[in-house]
Amino acid sequence: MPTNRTKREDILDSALKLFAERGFDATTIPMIAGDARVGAGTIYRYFENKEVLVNTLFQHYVQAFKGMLEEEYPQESSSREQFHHLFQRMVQFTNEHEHALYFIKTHNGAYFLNESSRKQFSCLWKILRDFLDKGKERGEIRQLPSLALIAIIFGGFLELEQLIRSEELEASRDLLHGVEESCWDAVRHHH
Amino acid sequence: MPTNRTKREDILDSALKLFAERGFDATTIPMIAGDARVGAGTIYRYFENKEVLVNTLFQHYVQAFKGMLEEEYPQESSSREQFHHLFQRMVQFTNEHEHALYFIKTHNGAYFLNESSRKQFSCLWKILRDFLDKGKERGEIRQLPSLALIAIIFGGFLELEQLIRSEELEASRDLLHGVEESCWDAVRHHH
DNA sequence: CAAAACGGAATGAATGTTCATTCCGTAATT
DNA sequence: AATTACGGAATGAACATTCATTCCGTTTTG
Repeated sequence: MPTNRTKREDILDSALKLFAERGFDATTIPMIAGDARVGAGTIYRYFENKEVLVNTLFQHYVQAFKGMLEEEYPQESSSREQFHHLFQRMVQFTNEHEHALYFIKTHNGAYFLNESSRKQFSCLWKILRDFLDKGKERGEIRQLPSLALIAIIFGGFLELEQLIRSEELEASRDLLHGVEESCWDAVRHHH
Repeated sequence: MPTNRTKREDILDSALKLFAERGFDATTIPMIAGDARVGAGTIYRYFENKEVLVNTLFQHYVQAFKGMLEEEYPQESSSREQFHHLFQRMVQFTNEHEHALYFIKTHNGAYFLNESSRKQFSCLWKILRDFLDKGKERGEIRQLPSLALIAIIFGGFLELEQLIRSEELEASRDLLHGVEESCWDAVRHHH
């Protein structure tokens, strides 16, 4: 139980960045230590091993993202407004934690994730599935498996995030609004 | 120029599968050799090293995919028909080379890709960009950066492919048709 | 035509390197 | 002064790559 929380967070921040940029296997402990300006051994004071570190990170951000999506969720509004809420929160979350969503997505399903990480992740999917299922009942959302719709929204959004991070696109208000519109047209029911 | 092409292809097939499933860094040469039923040393008879192997694979499938998209491309048709062509070919390519698109996508931008691989990849993007740019001029495609639209189509499609491979979804005719419709609605211009 | 010699393909044990993890002397904190 | 935190060299395991050897189809020789 460290009295000084800073080192632990430095390590987590560096690990998040490196895992997102290079992937788990291509990121070495000495790399993380160097980036966090910490001795390699210090990492083992806070995390039992590399797998515990990556699972901690994964669960932390899945949890945080879930919280962000659920907070002030407009339970009673139309699917369009609910979609707007979810999309906005996705953007906000990305702004606050630059690499987090990309890290989650690229490391989801990986061999080193433990039971608990997998469970938490499927619980995140559930939020989106519930939104879509309810929208389909109301006839506001396209009749397609929710998993497929989530794939389209999330896949598209994360691909976009990558382009913005690599500075091939700029995250202007216009662009984000346009992408929201485009994703909404992908999932909504058309007459 | 080997007289027997089989071993080289066995190696390439195994490498594609393993790179797609586990990623470049988590895939070891002995793993590939084992899967291909070949001695580890044999791999070095055909490929100078692991990086050359992955670049060969990458370029091969980017090239093949490009060829598949361009063949019989309906240059004179409407954007809708052109989109249908591209989407169909994407599906067909995935059927013929189970892991290829996912491998390309997950390894694009990786640190071990050489200049030539990167060049080939951007040339693949160009095909899609030209289609979208022309469609925008005609007012049939949404006014959004082509890169962003490509991200939405490709991101969504590949996310979907993953779900199908992991058997969370079944690739029925209905599903593919629905997804095509959904992606088209994401990129087309709405009145 | 049989037998011996040849040569390239294939192998997997051996090599050197890189990594995750441990260990221990030093610095900071109480 | 004792306890805890830290750093980075040390360790052993796992890896990519190499290499001496085997294998096998073809060619040469007697």
